[in-house]
Amino acid sequence: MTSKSTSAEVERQLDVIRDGAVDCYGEEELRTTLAEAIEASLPLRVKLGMDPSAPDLHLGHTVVLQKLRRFQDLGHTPIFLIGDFTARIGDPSGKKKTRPALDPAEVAENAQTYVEQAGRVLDIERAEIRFNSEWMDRMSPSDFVRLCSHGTVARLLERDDFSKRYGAGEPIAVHEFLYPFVQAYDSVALESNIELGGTDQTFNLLMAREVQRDYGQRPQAVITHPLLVGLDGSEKMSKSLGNTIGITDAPEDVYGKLMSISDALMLDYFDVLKAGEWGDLAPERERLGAGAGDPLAFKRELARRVVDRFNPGEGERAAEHFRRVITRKQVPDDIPETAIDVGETGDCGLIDILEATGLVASRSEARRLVTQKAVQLDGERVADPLQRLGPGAYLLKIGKRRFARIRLG
RNA sequence: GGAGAGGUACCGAAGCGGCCAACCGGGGCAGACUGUAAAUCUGCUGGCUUAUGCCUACGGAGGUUCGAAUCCUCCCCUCUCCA
Repeated sequence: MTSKSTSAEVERQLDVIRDGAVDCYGEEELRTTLAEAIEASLPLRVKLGMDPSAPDLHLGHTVVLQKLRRFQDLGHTPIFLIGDFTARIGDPSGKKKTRPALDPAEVAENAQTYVEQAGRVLDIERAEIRFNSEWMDRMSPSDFVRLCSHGTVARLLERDDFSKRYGAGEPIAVHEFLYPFVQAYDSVALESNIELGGTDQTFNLLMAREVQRDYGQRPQAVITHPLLVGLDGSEKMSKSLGNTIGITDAPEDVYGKLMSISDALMLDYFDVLKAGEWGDLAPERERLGAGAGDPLAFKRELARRVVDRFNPGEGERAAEHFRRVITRKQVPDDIPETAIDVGETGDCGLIDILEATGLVASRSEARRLVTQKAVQLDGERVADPLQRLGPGAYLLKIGKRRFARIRLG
């Protein structure tokens, strides 16, 4: 490749790399690295690390995963790093309190599902899957202490999350201080050229640059991405806050959850999730931003596309399900049936039935729901928790979206 | 090592011998409204064979008392100041 076409290619790739990013640190070096890689036809090593601290990946994780995918499509090597070692430490980033350390069995289980779920975004066959226990479990205490000499306590305390906690008199365990060093060393071990992460990871990601330099490597470029706000519209999307859309959530649930977000949040989701796609919706997004346009139609389209992205071909079905069950309040067709034996009394109490469906957490909750008129039996609201039902087939509806068919016999 | 403050339900936070299954706020669930929007309003929010009943619960273990989240003892954990 001539140097002219090389530099054109560098710029083309940089456009993709910067798209949707908040910051790109080390961009000038990256230009050089990219040019060299293109000239030599060698892929860059692009690292994305995730700690398997919860069993499911959610929409927030897909922002950076999607970016990693784009690197893959540019011909670079995506490295999906599973922080099984770091999960046992607990990343303090953005945390108001110490994360519990997970036990190894849990971590291993989560790691397994991470790979499967990441496969919905990445071409996992052509990705490098690594675990940081590979090198961390083998690191000797003296090497580890040496690693930690590359940073200072003052630097660590500058971090927003640490300084806040420290200032507020909240505990910071020493092992939390160690976390950034481990994550930084991962980059050394992987010889990464670029690392992706959320903006909350900025400190850790930049720390890797310094440590790589100390270990004689060219520092990785760091590309940070916006955090996806959770369904509540205020906190970041996080499993522990219960405001997530999981990658493996049922298509109907994904669609429904997206339909219930506020209009403002919808625009934010579009911007953060579009990932270089969905350009055809840009004009309408502009109109909505200016207070015009049709928010409902846009939200339907957004919901459909998000479903399709992780469940190819399911978007329209989820949309239809939503129209039927929620908009028209009709009965879905795939309702689980519960068969109950009435026994000697020849009938069955309503609470027992609710309990048998597994749709309520406890009998007390079932009673509360009935009392609050949340339960419908064959389309009629019932209000008496002591009601009993004789043999027959019934349709039970709790709230807006919990259904069960009952067969009493 | 010394001195002080503190550990309450999913989270934050009151209570400081009986009226405490525990005020209040957030979250969650349900109802009204609606675009299942959002916002707003209302109710509920430990479990149990629904019972003015029982069981479990206020860091842990004991104790005092007719009766403890509330008092005492020991232990564990956190924060602050001093060394």
